[in-house]
Amino acid sequence: MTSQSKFTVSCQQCGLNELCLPNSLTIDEMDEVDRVVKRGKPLQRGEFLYSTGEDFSSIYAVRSGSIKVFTIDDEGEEQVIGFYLPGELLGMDAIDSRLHMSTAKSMETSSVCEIPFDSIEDLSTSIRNLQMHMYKLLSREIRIDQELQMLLAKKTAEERIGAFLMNLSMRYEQRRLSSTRFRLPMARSDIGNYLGLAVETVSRIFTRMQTMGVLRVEGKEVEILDRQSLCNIAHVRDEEI
Amino acid sequence: MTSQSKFTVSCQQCGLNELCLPNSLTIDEMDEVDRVVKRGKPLQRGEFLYSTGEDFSSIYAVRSGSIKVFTIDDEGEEQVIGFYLPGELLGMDAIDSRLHMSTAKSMETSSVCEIPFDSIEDLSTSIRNLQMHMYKLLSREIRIDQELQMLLAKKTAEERIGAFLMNLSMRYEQRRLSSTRFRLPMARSDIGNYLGLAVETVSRIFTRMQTMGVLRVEGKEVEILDRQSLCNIAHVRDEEI
DNA sequence: CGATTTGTTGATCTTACTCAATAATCGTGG
DNA sequence: CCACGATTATTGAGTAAGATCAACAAATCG
Repeated sequence: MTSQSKFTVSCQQCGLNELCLPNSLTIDEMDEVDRVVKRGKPLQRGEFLYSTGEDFSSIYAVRSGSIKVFTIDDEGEEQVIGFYLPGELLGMDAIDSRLHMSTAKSMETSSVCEIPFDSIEDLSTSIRNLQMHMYKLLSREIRIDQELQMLLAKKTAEERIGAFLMNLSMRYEQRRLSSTRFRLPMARSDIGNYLGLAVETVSRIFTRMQTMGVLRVEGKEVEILDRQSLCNIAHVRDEEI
Repeated sequence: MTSQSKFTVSCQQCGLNELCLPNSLTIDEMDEVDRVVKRGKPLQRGEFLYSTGEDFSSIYAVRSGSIKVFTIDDEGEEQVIGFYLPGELLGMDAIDSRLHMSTAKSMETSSVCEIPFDSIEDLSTSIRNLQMHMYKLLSREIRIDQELQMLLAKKTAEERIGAFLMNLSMRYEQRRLSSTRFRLPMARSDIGNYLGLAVETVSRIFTRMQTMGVLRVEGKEVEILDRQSLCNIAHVRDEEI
């Protein structure tokens, strides 16, 4: 097996797209990274990847399925922090405290790779590209969070849902999946929770967008019929992240 | 001058508390970091540290004063992302794209240290503690942003202002300044913008909290009279962060 | 197949926004 | 140092966006 084919295995089967972005690492470097990655057993819907309070030891890459990350507030309510799709990395918020301050729960049958953080630390000392890559990944996470902040601080319910759908669409496109027809792996209540809206509002806006001919919604299946209108509603330029 | 005294200079005069957290770096390592830090000239109120679209080359540590970071949305409106106080680091959100996607503006006469990111990259290859420390700093920034997300998604106006004041109070305390009496360096409109509230709402809630005997507000000066009540309003345990 | 969860729709209510007027503060130049 | 205009903050009245409550429909699951 050549390095090239190993790389292919690494990126495609293990969802390491995120760790193996173009021009970041050489084939041999990726090979080294690949050796420390543990392929985990599949998670069933509702199973936990990690929970609040647990020791942090690894970050995770979603290989298939989807993961919801949330905290529990003082009233015992879930507070959704994010949704993670195949190829995306989670768990990086626990590096600082070495404790998970959030819970990661599988929203469907999912499979996840575990990447021990100690190994990343070791490797990123010797592989300078990996160190730079980790800095970039963490920095990007910060920017993504900041964008959500702005969404929550200033946007109307319609703009939030529009931006949320556009964001999902672009993420699926990056994964070489359809950007116009996809399944929402999360419940309406999770969307509302994440966007700071009541479930009923989410439902109403889906219906309204359907009436306007922008969307077709059928349960968890969504089809974007008029991408341009959706961009306008979301106040997002089509090319953005 | 001994290493010890140099360390003192570095941390106290240059606001490098953040880069020099206890147990992170040895004296000699801090010394090495210290050598790449550029002490910048003071910024006047309203001056810019960096602007949207500029090339990213450094991160910055606030030595004195305070810096507001914001983006400009499609309607040309400011969107405040954060406020940075002495000892805090900013600019880390640009590592990924190598372009500043936000603007940093001084809210008063401030002084700031510049830390070239290339130097950090170089040093963090040789100083493993620094690499770990950078990972922690970036990770912490992610958690701070996530906390704000939750604030914006679920909390009432009163809870937001309460949490904002408690947060400032704790940050001043960490800087060995009074946690009960301090100056708000930002305008009411900036607070509202940051917390997703109208200026008028901020004003009204300050007045209400004053009437309740929780605060004393006099222009930009704030005194927390009843810390426990403020915690209750904010739904924050006193020890957090 | 019935039970439970999840989603939709309608009616009403509340919070915080908008608009408007006034007051206080700041900065500048005489 | 004070007077001026400009910016910033406060307060009030009316409004609107979205929350809540409630009833029902659809999907999911054992």
